[in-house]
Amino acid sequence: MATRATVGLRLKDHDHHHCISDAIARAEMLCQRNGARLTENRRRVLELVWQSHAPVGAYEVLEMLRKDGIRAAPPTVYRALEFLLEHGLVHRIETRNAFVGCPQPGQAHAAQYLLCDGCGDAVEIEIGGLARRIETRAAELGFAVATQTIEARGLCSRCQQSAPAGA
Amino acid sequence: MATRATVGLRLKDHDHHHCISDAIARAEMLCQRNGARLTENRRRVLELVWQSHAPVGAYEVLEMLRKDGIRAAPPTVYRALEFLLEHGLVHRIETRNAFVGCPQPGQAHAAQYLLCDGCGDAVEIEIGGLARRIETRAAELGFAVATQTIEARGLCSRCQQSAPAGA
DNA sequence: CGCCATGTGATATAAGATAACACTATGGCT
DNA sequence: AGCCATAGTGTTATCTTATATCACATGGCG
Repeated sequence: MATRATVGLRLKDHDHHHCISDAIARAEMLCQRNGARLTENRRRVLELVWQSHAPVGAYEVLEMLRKDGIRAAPPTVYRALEFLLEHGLVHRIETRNAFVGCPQPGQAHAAQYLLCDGCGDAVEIEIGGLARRIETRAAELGFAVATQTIEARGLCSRCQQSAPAGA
Repeated sequence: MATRATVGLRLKDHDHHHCISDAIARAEMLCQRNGARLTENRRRVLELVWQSHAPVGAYEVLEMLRKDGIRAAPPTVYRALEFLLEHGLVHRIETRNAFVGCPQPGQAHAAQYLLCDGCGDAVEIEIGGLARRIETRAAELGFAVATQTIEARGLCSRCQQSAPAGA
């Protein structure tokens, strides 16, 4: 199986180390502000999730932890991920059973995701009024929306080029 | 654990047997038309998925099959579900790892789902232009959408009443 | 100190999904 | 009818994803 965690790496396109360090910095600020404890475990897991822009499975995180010489079991990872989810630092990608860093933690937002089936990358977008539209229509049916999951799978522009028609 | 398969049953609200028989009838027509074989296994699995309006897990289907005296293993169920998915007779609910009957098979549609966390029921809706809107925005970013997953979780009107504020 | 809340470690197991291989049913063909 | 190819099924084993449970550690606070 392809190592999903690295497939989406695009170190040539941008300084990805920047993405990681920024994410950690934002997380530290946000936890400080909210009185939440960004422990060593949690920080490490967040870093690992941010290793690429492709969603990472919990067991991939586990492997990476172990490769870093840290003895960990599944609950360790899942607990860290749960914490990160609660604080909006990562999002869960339902169609992949995987997790990806949130570029804008802190701000409440109902995000949508574009998921490339070629390189695996996830791009978080927010289409204006979309979430609102769903809530409104649901309300008309008497349904109160709590959370939305909106994921579009397909091919990013680069992957369309490298895997053209009839591939 | 609550038996998800029965939670959503609303036999008092409507003649659910009608839902089931209609679904089977539509499936038979559609398979006839497409030259697909709705075998005994597949028909039975479709019936079982339609036992309620709540999405049903593959292993729940398996249990139900066994209670009906049919010796089956996971692949049997998954293969049937795969067939039904391919022909649009059921949809997969990603946020629940479960399957639900499609009320309008045959017509290509990018459906959205309202999923009640109270009774478990799933309601398929189609908000006009929503899918289009996502495709368009994705296209602006050079992304070609193949499939969309749109699921809103919350409470249906009935469950809002039975589990009011601060529950 | 004693207590409680929060976080962690470790083991076991639940829940969901698929791989692989052998066998059977079905429909088309000569 | 007999033969073949394809599609469908049965069976076993295994893989992936996710939690339950219990024991231990740490840190704040009366």
